[in-house]
Amino acid sequence: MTQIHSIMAEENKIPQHKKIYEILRKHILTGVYEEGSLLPSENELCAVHNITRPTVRQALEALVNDGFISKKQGKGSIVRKPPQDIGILSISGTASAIGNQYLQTQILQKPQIKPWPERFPFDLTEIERESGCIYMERLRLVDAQPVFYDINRIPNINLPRFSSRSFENKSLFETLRTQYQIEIRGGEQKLKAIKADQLIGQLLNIPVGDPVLSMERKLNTNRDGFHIYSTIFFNSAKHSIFGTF
Amino acid sequence: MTQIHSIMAEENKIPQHKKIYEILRKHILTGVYEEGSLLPSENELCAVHNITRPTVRQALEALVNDGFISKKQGKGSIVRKPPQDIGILSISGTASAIGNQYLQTQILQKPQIKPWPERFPFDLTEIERESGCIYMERLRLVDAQPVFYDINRIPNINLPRFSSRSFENKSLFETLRTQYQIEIRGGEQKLKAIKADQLIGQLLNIPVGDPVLSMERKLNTNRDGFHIYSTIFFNSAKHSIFGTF
DNA sequence: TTATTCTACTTGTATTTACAAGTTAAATTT
DNA sequence: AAATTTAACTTGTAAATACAAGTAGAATAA
Repeated sequence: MTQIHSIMAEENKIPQHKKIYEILRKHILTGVYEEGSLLPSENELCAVHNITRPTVRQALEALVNDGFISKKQGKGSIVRKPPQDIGILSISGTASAIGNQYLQTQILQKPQIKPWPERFPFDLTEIERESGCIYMERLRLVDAQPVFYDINRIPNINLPRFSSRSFENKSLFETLRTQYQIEIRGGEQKLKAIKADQLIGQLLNIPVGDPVLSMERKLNTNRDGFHIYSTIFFNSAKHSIFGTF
Repeated sequence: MTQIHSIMAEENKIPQHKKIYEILRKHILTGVYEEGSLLPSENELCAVHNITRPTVRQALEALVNDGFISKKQGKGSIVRKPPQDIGILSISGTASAIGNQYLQTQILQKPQIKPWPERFPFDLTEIERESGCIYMERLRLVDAQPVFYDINRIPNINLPRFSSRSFENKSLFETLRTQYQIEIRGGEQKLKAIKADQLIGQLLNIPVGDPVLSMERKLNTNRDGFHIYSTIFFNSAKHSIFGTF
C-alpha cells in the first residue's frame, strides 16, 4: 500500500481528489456532461478511477463549492451551468444576453513594472510592497462599445516574462491560471456609483457626469500573500454587472 | 452502535457535523474565539464532543467555506473576521469603518401580501407565482443619513405570522433564519449605476441625477424553489458597498 | 551563542466499513 | 387499471485507522 503510494507521489504530486476534481471540471467545461444531466454516480467514479468513495466525495464537494454541480440525495450530482469565474463578474446585457465571445479587450497600457501608489485602498504585505507591481490598463468592449475600463496591479513576484505577454482578447486570469498556476481563491471589493470624470467619460464614451459603477477589488490567490488588485470602471448604460455568489 | 445512533436521532435530527459547525460558528460570532487566534485542534474537538476526526473535519470545512476560519497545515484553524452574511453586502465607510450597530432600519412599507409585478427581472417558479409575494420596503440609515432603500419580495409560502413581525433594527435575514429556519445559500445579482430619480433622490437625501448604485438580487435558500428577491438602491456618496467572495 | 536536529504537535490524504435516507422504477397487490 | 409495495439504485452520515507533510519549539551539537 505504501509502495503504491510513493509511486503515485513520484509521477504526480497532486492529491487524487484534486485530480478527479480537475478531470470532472474539465469534462463539465468542455461539454462532456451537459448542463442538467447527471454525473456518474459516486460508486461509478470510484470504480473508474480506482479510488474510494470519500475521495470521490471530496472532489465532488469541491465541485459543489465552485458551483459546477449540485447534489441531491437519492438522485445524483446534477451538472450546472458553470460559473464564469469565481467572483470575477461577468456582464449580462439588459436586452439580450451577451456571451463572452463578444467581449473584446484593448490594452491601453501594456504591463510595466511600477512602484505601488502612495495611497492605496488596501493594505499591502511587506513582500508585495518591496517587489513593486506590474501595472496594466485595459479597455473591454462589447459590440465595439466600451464597457469596462480596468486598472490592474499585480505584485512583481516570480512572474517570468509576464510583461511581454499579450492579453488581447484573452483573460488576464486565464493567463495567470494556465501559465503561472495562480488561481483566484476569492477576495473583497468595494463598490460605488460615481460620476464620470473627463477621462472615464472619454474612455467609456459617455457624457461627463453620467453614473459609472466603480469597483476596488483585492483578489486572493492560492499563493500565500500574493494578491491581485484591480480598479474597475463600468459603463452601466446598456449593460449590468451580473454575478453569482 | 446502532442503538446509540437511534438515540441520537431521537433527541436531535440534525447531523453531528452540523451541530459542531453551529457551535463553533456561534462561538466565533460571539467572540469566544478571537479573530486571528487558533481554534482547538481537530483532535481536541474530537475529544470534547466525543466524535471522530472526519466528522470534525466536515464541520471545519463548512466553516472554511463560509469564511469563518482558514486552515493551515501544521499550524491549525485560524479564526477570521466573520463575513457579515453570505452574499449580503455590508457597508464600510470610506473614512472610518462603521459597525452594524450604527445601522438603523426604517420600515417604509410594512410586509403586505401583493401579486408579483408584471415585469420582473428574474424568472419565478410556478409555486412562487401562484402564492403571491410578501412585499416590504425599508430605508436603512447610518448616522441618521439614509444609505439603503430596499424593496423586498418574498414568496408567500409557509410563513405564518410573517406580515405581523417587526423588522425595525433587525435583519430580515436574521428573522428568516431564526424564526423560519430559512438560510441563504447564495444567489445572483445585477448591478448598475443609475441616476437618482425624484423618489430615490428624496428617500436617499441626494440631488436628483446623482449616481446611485442599484442592485437586483435573487437569493437562493435551503428551501427548494424558494427565493428572495430584492431591489436595492444605495447612496454611495459617503459609503461604499463592501463584499467578500 | 548559533546552527542543526529532533520531537511533538498540527492538518492533509486515503482506505475501509457500515448504515441511514431519499429517489425511481419495476413488481406486486388490490 | 390503479394503488401499493418492494427493490435497486442514489447520496448522506459516521466510525476507526493509517500514514504523509507542514510547523514550531525544545534538545542537541557545532
